[in-house]
Amino acid sequence: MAHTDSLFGKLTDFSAIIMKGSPNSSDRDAGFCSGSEAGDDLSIDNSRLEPCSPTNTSEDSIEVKVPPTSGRNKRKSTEPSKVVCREQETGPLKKRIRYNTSSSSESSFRPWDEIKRQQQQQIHNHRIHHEIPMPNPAEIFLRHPGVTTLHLSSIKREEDYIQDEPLALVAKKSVVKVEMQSPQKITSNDDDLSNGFTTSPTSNSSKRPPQRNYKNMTRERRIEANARERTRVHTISAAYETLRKSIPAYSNTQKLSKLSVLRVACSYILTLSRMAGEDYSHDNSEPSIAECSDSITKTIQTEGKIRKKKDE
DNA sequence: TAGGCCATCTGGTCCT
DNA sequence: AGGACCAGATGGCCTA
Repeated sequence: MAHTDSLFGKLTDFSAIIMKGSPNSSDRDAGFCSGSEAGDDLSIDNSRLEPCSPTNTSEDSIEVKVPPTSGRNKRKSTEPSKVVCREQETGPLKKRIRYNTSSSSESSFRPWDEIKRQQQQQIHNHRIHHEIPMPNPAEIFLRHPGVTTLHLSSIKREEDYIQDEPLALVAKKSVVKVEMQSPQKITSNDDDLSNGFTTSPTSNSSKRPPQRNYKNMTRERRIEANARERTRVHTISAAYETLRKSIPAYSNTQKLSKLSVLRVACSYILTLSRMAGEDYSHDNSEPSIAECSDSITKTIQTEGKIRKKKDE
């Protein structure tokens, strides 16, 4: 217990050290110790560390209808888009929007908290309007709609529930692989590519076998796997967010990338270890606490980017 | 507008 | 066989 109290005191002192900043702290980050309330800086607010359940992280975007953009994206002009225009069915192309600080009380990118209810309502209304009886299992995890149009097929009728455009990318890659490995298999894939990976009209249209991709995986299983993958990645992102809130930063508005979070965390852990009389340095150099303080301050300065609040 | 960052999709691999 | 994990590809958003 005494050791714990001592460590806590050292932590308090360490916070004071960091709060003072380095002599050149104002060089790179003008927002250092400014632009936020007192206490935001470097204080590990446990109230912000409420667990972020993976099941609650399945929502990180909303669907917005936007007109087709013209070359805003750096790859849009040179590379084919996977998004197939289906305005007659669902309107213009859908794109992902980032839920940033201007629309969320949290400085970090945590859109799933606010958007989940809205998109659930959208899906619910869509089902009512189109008389869709059964939700697809993959829709349990409210998906990110921005990249492909998998979700469009997932809300179609059962009889149309065939692999149409979502695996176009797979088809391309399959062709490449087949060309390199076994050229005799090219023909079937070419057929799929020619009609947008829909069921070939020459195939037995009376009873359609489940469309399968390169890995002989059904579309339904692919969608479920995508949902699991999204959940997994969301869990990782939530863990990053928890870690980000557990490390010192200039303010809540400071945006740290995942890589920056890891770097600052490493520096922070090293500092704490030195305060506890341990040495977690990779080279066992036993740096002093002052050196650690400078190091972590420098790390934060290097990695930190003050995210400007648009509303201010 | 280029580049960074991130989310998503996808197929491959490994494990249970 | 199916799920977890991983890496590559892709595209959207944001900032300098």
